[in-house]
Amino acid sequence: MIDYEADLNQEQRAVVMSDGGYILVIAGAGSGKTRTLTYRVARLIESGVRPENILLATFTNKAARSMLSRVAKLIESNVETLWGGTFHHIGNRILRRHATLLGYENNYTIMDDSDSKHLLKSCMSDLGISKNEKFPKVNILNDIISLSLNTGKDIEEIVTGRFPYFFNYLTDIIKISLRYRIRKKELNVMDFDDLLINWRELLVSHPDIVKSYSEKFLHILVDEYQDTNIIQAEILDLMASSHKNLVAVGDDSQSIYSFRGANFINILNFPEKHPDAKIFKLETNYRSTPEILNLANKSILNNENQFQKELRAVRRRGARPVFVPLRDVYQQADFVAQHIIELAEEGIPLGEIAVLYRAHFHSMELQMEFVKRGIPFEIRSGLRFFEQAHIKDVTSFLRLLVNPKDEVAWKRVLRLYRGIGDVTAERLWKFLSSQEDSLGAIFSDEFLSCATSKAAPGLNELRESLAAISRSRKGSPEVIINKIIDGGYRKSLNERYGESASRVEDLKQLGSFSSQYDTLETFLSDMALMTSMAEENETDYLRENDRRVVLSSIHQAKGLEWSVVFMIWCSEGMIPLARALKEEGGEDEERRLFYVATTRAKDQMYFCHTLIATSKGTRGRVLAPSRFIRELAPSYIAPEELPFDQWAVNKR
DNA sequence: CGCGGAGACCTTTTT
DNA sequence: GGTCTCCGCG
Repeated sequence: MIDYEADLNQEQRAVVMSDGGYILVIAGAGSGKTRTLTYRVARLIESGVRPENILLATFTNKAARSMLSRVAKLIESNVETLWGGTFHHIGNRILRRHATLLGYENNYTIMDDSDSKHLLKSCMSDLGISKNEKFPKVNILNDIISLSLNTGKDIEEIVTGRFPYFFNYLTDIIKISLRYRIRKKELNVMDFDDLLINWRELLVSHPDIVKSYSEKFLHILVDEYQDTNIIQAEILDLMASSHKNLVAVGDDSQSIYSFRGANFINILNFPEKHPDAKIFKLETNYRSTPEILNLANKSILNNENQFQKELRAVRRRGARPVFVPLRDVYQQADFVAQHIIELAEEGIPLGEIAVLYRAHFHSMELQMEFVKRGIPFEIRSGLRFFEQAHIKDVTSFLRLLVNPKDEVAWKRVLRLYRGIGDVTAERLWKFLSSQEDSLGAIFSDEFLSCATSKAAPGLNELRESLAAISRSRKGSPEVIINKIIDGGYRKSLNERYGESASRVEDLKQLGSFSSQYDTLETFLSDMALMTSMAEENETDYLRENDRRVVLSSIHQAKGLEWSVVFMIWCSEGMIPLARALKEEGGEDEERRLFYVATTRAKDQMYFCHTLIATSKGTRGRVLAPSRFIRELAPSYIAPEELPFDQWAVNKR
């Protein structure tokens, strides 16, 4: 039996013990919202609900896994049948069974962003839209289309609202988006957005399916509700339509994903939309010292449009947050590194220290300094493992095995071979796509005749490689990956990059990682929906406190905590990021980022401000401290440590 | 038509 | 550091 009295406070217990129905939990930072949700899941199971009847949507797959392992510990039984994961992850699990109802085949493959861009490019050339200097680049196109899908607004509204300077190209942009949509179906591929859009589509157009899922998942729980978008909110309402057992947990002050279509209006409107909803607040903060919490509270007060709440600290007084003016990034790197060494000498484990920043490239100098001084660190941002060229090359082979219509994968594979460039790859693909059995068609003479004799040796290599791979199609993903590496890919890596040992090492790791999967399909979908393999391996949440300093973007630090947090580059233009301010509501969202960063710290918080910009465009310019700091401080900040006590709240 | 070299350009945040 | 683009050569 779980001792709810002893383990939870009164606020948390109210949520955990509440009956079903619509429940909204407004939970402040560090208030134990994940813990509360975990206990609620445990209580449901303890009271007789079977794990397979519970659906748990979280922001990352990692969060779901760590919650589930905690639940399992609490109730001392396994909960593997419980469906937990991100919306995309769950959407994929559902769509795999019903894709044919939507004009897809169930073996569809999932494209990541860079694949989408390739496909968009090919749509542009299909339509004969030439690359004009001023025409939006593909990544902008991708953003426009994605935003339109995720907000439910049409392309015109998005372009006028957020990209008015592209208004002249509106008709072309719309044409491309339509073409793109058709092509995705033809190629039997879905991008990230499709996993949500199609999921909703499935539910809207098939009442019997809604009914069966809402009978299966009797309890639905959602974490980080403030970061859901309109589509996700609709999906939840549909899934819960018959029983209304929906628990939404979130903190409107921590909504930081609006660029992805997330809309904290969802959480603000929840009570209106569900008048019978019970609303709970978790306002006790267990994480931070009062000094840190007060600063965060005061900062977020500058935002309008939020739930009224004041987080109360229960911890004793601690060290005051420190403002550290520094000359430039090099002095900043030096300060942070030096200070971390001192903290370590005082006995603070490196795993309890984090450095947070607004954008990945803000950490470059720091990384170099850490390497120089031998400080072990871990980067939680930047290049994603699965998006690296060599990883994508190998997975492209796997993708076309699963879905031979996957044009993006085919072209990527074809171009790996000598003598095959864009033009030949296009011709070969045109031929393959016209054939019933694309995979078999590569062995026909016609296939060879699509290319010049220069490409013949390459095409033969491709044939051998694919023949070998196809033979082991039924084998484990690991076997296939090894076949690909040994079937000439290692050689081609060597030609391209010279010394490629570390890349081969990556691939071997990918192979051994894949061995836990039975089928290629599940392996591929998981890969598309994950950012690194590390998160999969550390199922034991207790292992998270590694002996390494964490460098992370603020976005990725969501939900985590450290004893000491350094926030670097707290200068105007960096946070708030100049570019982000141009968006509507940009300043408020940036302030929420500042709030998220601050509330990650348990004991000590350092705000580093660099006076002189060193980046390409603005080299040498003098930067003011971030407005988020200035609004908490007197008009002038002395160039030395300034304790928070001396700051006055400057209401504008 | 493919490929390599040279140089520009860049980097908001992510499933 | 990585990717994209342009250009001239074979």
